[in-house]
Amino acid sequence: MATLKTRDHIVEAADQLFYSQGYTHTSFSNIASAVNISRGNFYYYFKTKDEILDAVIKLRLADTGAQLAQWESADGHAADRIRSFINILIANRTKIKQYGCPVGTLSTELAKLNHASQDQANALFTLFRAWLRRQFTLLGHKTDADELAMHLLSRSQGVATLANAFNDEEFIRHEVRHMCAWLESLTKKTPLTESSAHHV
Amino acid sequence: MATLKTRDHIVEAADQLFYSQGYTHTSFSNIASAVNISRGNFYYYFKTKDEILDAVIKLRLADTGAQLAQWESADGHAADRIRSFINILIANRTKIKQYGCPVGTLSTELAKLNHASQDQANALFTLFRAWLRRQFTLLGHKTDADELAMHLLSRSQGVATLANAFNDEEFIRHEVRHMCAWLESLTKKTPLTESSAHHV
DNA sequence: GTCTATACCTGGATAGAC
DNA sequence: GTCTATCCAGGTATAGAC
Repeated sequence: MATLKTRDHIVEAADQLFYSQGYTHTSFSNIASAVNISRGNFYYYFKTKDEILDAVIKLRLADTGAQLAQWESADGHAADRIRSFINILIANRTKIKQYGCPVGTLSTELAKLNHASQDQANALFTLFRAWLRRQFTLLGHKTDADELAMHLLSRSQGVATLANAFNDEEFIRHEVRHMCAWLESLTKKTPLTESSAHHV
Repeated sequence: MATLKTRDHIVEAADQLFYSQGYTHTSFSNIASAVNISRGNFYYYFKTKDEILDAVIKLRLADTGAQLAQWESADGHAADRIRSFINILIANRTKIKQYGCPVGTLSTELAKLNHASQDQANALFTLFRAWLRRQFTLLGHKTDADELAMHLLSRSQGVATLANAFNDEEFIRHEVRHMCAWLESLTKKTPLTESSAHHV
């Protein structure tokens, strides 16, 4: 449908602009001109800027959820899935160097604005956290799965922030190797037989 | 001097507001009313908003530099100084939970704005980086001192970001213990394995 | 559904009285 | 050094023609 198409274009353009310029700094004019529609037409789809933000976050939640579900349904060891997570830093290195992590920077910005959609944006973090927690549980870490999930999430956030500040790709690669070695050390402590025993 | 006093008050108020609300979201009116002066008077001291940002960054650079110099001139081993750095997360936990890290969030915001003062803001990171590098060198890590400095800086950035998103103080404390253990493993001359150093 | 026109406000910035 | 008054640009948001 043509209706859905324009709306989707708006959300997609807003998504990119919120990431590259930040939510506050992005104006309706910016989005409108990116989609090649007039500002007036804009309000046919969204009545306020907050509504667009809401739609953008919902889109990101859906996309992220789909990606994680795909990794989870694929064959392979939990450690491989965690490695897929770590490698996001490599796959998205160019944009991360320019704009940081889309999840972290939005969360940080909305926190300072004390924005109503703050919690919804943080649900993106929760999505990753719960997914990682499941993978670590599968690795046999029953009691500390959440701590490990938060630790890895935290590491990747720090890498994104500094890679952005210093525009340093080699730093990303170095830290990714570091994180993979850390993951390796975790799996060595819990051999396959043991983690299989913990498997539900 | 009365002149310096008002100017200093402006910079101080701007410093706090830029931290708690972000640079973009903070208006002249916000700062003026915080200092209890009129907006007009404002321009006697600063001609543009960029000039205020510049002054704020200079203030932060001076304050941070003084703090690091003090730690460096004090008696004690390099490891103790690095622990002082790590413990910033504990000391500032309340504000970090609310607003994140002042260095990281400003750097992130200015990157998205593509602001002219970006590099100057990142000099704050460089200040910490160089200081940490010196401490790690003193610990005997001649070749990888910079990697270790970046690693620790990165870890603390990640902790600040997630502590802010989840408003989680226990997470800060847990990760601080984690970092101290990691530091401890570095100071040992022959750690059991490389990977064990990265795990609690 | 899409446009133009426009109202309204806030923010940055200036002029000039005191 | 501090104020009030004011200008202008840009942003959000609405009304209504097509």
